[in-house]
Amino acid sequence: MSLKVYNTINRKKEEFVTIEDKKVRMYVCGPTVYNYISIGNARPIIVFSMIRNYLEHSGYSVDFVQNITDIEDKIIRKANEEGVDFSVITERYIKAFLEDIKKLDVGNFTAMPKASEMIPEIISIISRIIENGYGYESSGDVYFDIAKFAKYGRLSGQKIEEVHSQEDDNLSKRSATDFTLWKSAKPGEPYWESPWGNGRPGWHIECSAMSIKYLKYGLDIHGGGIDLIFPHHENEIAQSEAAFPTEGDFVKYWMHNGMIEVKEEKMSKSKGLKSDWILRNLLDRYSANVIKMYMLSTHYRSPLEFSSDKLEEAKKAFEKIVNFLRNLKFLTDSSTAGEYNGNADPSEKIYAYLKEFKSEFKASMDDDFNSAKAIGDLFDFIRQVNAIIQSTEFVLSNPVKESIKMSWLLVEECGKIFGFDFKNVGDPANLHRKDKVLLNNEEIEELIEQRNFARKSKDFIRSDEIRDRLKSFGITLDDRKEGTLWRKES
RNA sequence: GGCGGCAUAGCCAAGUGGUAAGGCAGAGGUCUGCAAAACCUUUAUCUCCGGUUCGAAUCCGGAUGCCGCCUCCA
Repeated sequence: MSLKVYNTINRKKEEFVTIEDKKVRMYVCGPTVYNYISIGNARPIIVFSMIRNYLEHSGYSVDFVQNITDIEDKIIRKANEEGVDFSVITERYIKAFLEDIKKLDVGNFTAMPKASEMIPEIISIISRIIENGYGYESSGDVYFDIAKFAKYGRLSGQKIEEVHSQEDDNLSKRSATDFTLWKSAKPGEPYWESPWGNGRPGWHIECSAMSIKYLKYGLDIHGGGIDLIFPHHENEIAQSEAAFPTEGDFVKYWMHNGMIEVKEEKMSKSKGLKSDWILRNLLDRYSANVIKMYMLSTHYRSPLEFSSDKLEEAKKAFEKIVNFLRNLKFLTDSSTAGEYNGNADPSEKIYAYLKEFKSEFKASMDDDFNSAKAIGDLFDFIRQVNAIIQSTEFVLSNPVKESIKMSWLLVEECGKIFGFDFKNVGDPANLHRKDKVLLNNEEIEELIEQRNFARKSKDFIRSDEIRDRLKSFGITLDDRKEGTLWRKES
């Protein structure tokens, strides 16, 4: 079975065939740095990271570029409000953005170009558009002449004559729907020199310039939020193909993630950010793993509601995986306790589940990156294996231990695609963020030993005392017959 | 006005022609000294109406409700 991808431009799932064999060049529109990024901005980053990871897992080598928009009207407005140079604003929020994605543990982009570092390329591409007859200069501004580009509207399905235009539109444009490629600077605004005078690039042109510079013309995948289809991506197609009219399609697969909504209200940075929607505030309360679980439990194209209930659910769901892995780890670390003498050894069953999960997971992910289904497959597998390793008849034999190791590796491999980090699962002290060391691991182990001694002596008052004491430090115990596991509570 | 999308259990969410995955919550049970973790059982005919089909949540038509874009929001 082969990978299928929903292509926005044709409104259907298509078989994924790369332009160059086994190589994917993908570009995703990044944030405009005039504020902290919201949970909404995090969705494309998480989603397209998952997509990149799965493509690599499937044997592709992937070049993944995301831009940073650091020239834009809202940045200038904010700089004026604060009475500082625009670079003060962009530096502040670029730094914050980089910290956020590091903490989220996503991205790992091949390149993250900034618009401000791309001016020569932008000027060059605008010049080509003008030379090819698709752009025109008018008193210091440069516009794209939509009427000249016959394919305009192909992506969004918009007809030019139906598109609403701004009320107080500039009369120097040939048509109200023509969009800006280069904007002349007003006094006090930042500017760069150009053949058309001092000014700055329009928003749409930077993505064309950056993707072509870093990935060459002709992308396999171009991604972004569904809200960017019109006009941003429509304009990108027009600009890029107008600049390189003989090079074929600008993009092969257009992919768009759904919006995150709050109580039927779209989460929009431009309408003001509530503190709950700011990613860095959420990262203080929820781990990167939990935020990814929340996002990827819904298909990437569906709208996703934001609520703390949903994050709490995701947290519990993620803990279920962690508990499972902790048990596997505990068992593989245990010395082998027994053997199945002639009875059916459950390792064969585990291998069968393993195989089934592997193929279900692949089928789900191959179907337009259906992470929600794939996570369901994972829980199916977890339940099947738990039923074995948690049953009273369970005996840890060497073959079982081996199959459990394989289970761990497979879950880790699949989790990696979603960006889950299980590194600390076997090390409970480091399981959660913001740990304060009140008891160290040795002291905890010592108390557990004392408790188990008390339990053996049927001194349950003493054993419960110890358990309560550990509980007061936020440590929960799980008794298995092979021994006692402990974990920190969230 | 134009373009597009969505409607599945108490909540969330897969499923796009063959008789409804999974998670959370609830109820009952098993295991446990008691817990915890876990497992088992249990909880839906898929917004409504009509059509196509041997057969539809799934295709077509219509209705209702909701949402996004058409303003340089991912």
